[in-house]
Amino acid sequence: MNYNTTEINRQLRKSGFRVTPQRQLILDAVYKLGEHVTPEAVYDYVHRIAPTLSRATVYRVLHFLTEQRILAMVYMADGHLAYEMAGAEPHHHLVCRTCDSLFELPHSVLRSFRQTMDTQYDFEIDVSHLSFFGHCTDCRDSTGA
Amino acid sequence: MNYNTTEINRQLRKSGFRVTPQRQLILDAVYKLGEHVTPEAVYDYVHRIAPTLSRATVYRVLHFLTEQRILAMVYMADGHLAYEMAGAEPHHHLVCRTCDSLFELPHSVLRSFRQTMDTQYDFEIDVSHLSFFGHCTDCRDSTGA
DNA sequence: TTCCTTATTGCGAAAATTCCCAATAAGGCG
DNA sequence: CGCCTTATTGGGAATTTTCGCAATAAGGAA
Repeated sequence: MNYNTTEINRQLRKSGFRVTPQRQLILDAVYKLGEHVTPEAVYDYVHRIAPTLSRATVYRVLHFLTEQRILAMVYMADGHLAYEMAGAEPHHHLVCRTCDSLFELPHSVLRSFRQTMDTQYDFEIDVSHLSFFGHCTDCRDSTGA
Repeated sequence: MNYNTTEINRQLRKSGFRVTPQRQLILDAVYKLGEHVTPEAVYDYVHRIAPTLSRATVYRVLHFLTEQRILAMVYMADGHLAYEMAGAEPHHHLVCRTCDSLFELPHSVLRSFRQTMDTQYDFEIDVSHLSFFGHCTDCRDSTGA
């Protein structure tokens, strides 16, 4: 997966937003760092290149890029938030509340569900990434033990 | 909706956990405060009754009771977490990333999806509460404008 | 290229959440 | 009822995330 800087920039400007070096650098950091990128990891990355870039900006820009559907938010097992490029092949998580395991869920499983939301509720579910919490094979029975 | 203190206590002890006044008070607070109860609201409530009960305990207990499936976690539109009794009639949220609106989603919509996860992945999705992020009717088209 | 408007940033303070660890107190057992 | 083990708590410090506002700088227009 790669990303089209020019197109993204054009899109942002068209919506009245500005393309700043900070935004570009932060987006680049998420891209380079791969999946499940934490704000702190982004900060470390960009801080090396732009020492004055503040933590507040990292948080703000990650949130902003998520709103613009350029990034996707990922709820991690430890309850923290992470981010990744939204354009990547969608994959979802089953997170076990008991053992904190993370299972990947193929996107195909979500298709029909999303379709229903779309047609019946006119709500476009953001399927860049979803996390479902629950209990995995090993833990689902051991609760009442 | 009411809750069965005796049964909950029995269940906890059976699993080797302890029933403390703090846990009971916090559970009671969530029950009394209703839906979408924030940690801070819980703290305010319990602090009046038990001034030494610490914030750390509030957070720990809320997390703990969620693990025990006595409470359910709710992702609010502003990104914060809230809690509510897990035994209540399940309802879910569609949260618009653009305008932060919250739409209620009847539980019935989730039935077949949950079934699929259960049979095909042997994963028991916690359906006490789910939040889906995306874009509502009013906002879904206005993105590229 | 310069000017103007106003979206963004930086910084420091505030708020929210988690951590650490010694002190406390459930509750099982005799 | 009292003892013991160890799950929990309290409190403060550490960490994470958000906020407020003055200073900065995109980028459209002249």
